[in-house]
Amino acid sequence: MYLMIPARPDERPLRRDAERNRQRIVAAAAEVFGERGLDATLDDVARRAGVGVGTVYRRFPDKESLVGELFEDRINALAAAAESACEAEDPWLGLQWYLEFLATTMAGDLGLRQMLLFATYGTDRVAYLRERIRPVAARLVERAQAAGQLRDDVCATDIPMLAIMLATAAEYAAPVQPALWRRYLALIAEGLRPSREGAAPLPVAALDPAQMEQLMRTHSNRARSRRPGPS
Amino acid sequence: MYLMIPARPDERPLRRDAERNRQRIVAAAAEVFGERGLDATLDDVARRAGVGVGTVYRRFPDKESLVGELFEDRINALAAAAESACEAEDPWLGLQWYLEFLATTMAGDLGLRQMLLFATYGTDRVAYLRERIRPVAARLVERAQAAGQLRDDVCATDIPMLAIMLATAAEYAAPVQPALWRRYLALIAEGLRPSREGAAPLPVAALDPAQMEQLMRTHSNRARSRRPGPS
DNA sequence: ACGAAGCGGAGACATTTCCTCCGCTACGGG
DNA sequence: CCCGTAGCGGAGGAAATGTCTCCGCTTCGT
Repeated sequence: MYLMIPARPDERPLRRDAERNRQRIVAAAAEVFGERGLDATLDDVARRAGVGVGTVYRRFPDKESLVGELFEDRINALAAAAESACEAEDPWLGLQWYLEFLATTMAGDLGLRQMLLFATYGTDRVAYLRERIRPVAARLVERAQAAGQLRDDVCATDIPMLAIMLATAAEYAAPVQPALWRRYLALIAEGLRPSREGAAPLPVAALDPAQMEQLMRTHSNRARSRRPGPS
Repeated sequence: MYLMIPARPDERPLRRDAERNRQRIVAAAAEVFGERGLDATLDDVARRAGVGVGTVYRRFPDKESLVGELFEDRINALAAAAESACEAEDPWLGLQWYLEFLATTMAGDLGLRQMLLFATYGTDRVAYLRERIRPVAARLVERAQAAGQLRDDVCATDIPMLAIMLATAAEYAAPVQPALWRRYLALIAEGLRPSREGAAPLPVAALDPAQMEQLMRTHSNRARSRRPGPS
């Protein structure tokens, strides 16, 4: 039985301080890429980890490999979620749960979202994920339809598309109301039913106009500060 | 009555060839910013216009002023749309039409979308727009609710939020199926009703798995080609 | 206590973007 | 038709940003 295996199978273990730094780097990378997306610099990661750039580059030959290692388990978690949703007793609840899981995961991590959508890094890992999920998602949808709990004209590819939309709302609203996307998940879920009477109240209040404005200012500033400029 | 006024009130008119170039530039800018967003270079605009960069910079002192002039009318159109939607006979149709207009406008133009969401350029113009639209949108929602055609817990700020989500879907799916977002507009619209029985079939087919994959490859390439790189 | 492993971060190198400058072109009033 | 001048093109200056290397110093652990 092995305890606390450092994530470097079959290699001479690192010196203790080095291993500690390595973990700090991974943790910092998770934070930085999660908040600012994959565009963040390894210099940023190093700064957050309280470590020099050199240290980062010594441990991870390049950005790609850090990002790869970082998202490996999160990607596997997505596949596992689909599979387990497929075994829910109530097919509709399973589907709803899966959509929620997908959106939650993406909503909380800008880096992961970029990885899944734009695949600038770790393309093959993502391709594998897609391949693994496809049949499961299809079954998830079919089961819900067979039970008469989901519109017949919904298709498996709609699920990721809806997740993307929700994740966007999450990203945009994050600075002001990180849970707002759940409101729209509820709304969409009701649209997915074959029919319904009345409506469960929406969770999470809508933004008020002041929040909406603040949101815009926030984004405007973020964009401006990142914009290249002369003089 | 004035015909074909060049867009430069109270200034000596341009030489004929210069005016022609000016228009080419504006047209090219509309295309380029629409397709690739506000990050596109003025060099790109010049190339598309078949003109040297110098010419662009002589006519528009900097990027900001070109972008500003370019989106002025489109922004006014948005405000006008809200106002006219408010006068629809059927409040629900008015609301639906407005949401569709908003999404269509944003979906078709990445530059406009970035302008509205991130306000890197033309901030004041957008702020004015928001101010002008706010009360109208509120009335639009209230009317639909009063007529019992819209859930009571929907709020005016939900409208732009939903438009953002739809625009994202549009952007992402654009290379493969530019109209896909209408499918999700329909879905969301049904979620907005207080209740319903049965469901009108969704317009526009869902993506099939092959298209989904192609989509991802496209984005992956786009991202990669824009990524900075060493050696 | 000493050899090796590890560290930090300045900076080389590459890229991208904005915008200027100046020698040449071609429009159009007389 | 001609020539003064408005206008043109696009190489390239200047600045920002990003990736990754290198080497003198520090710290570990045997």
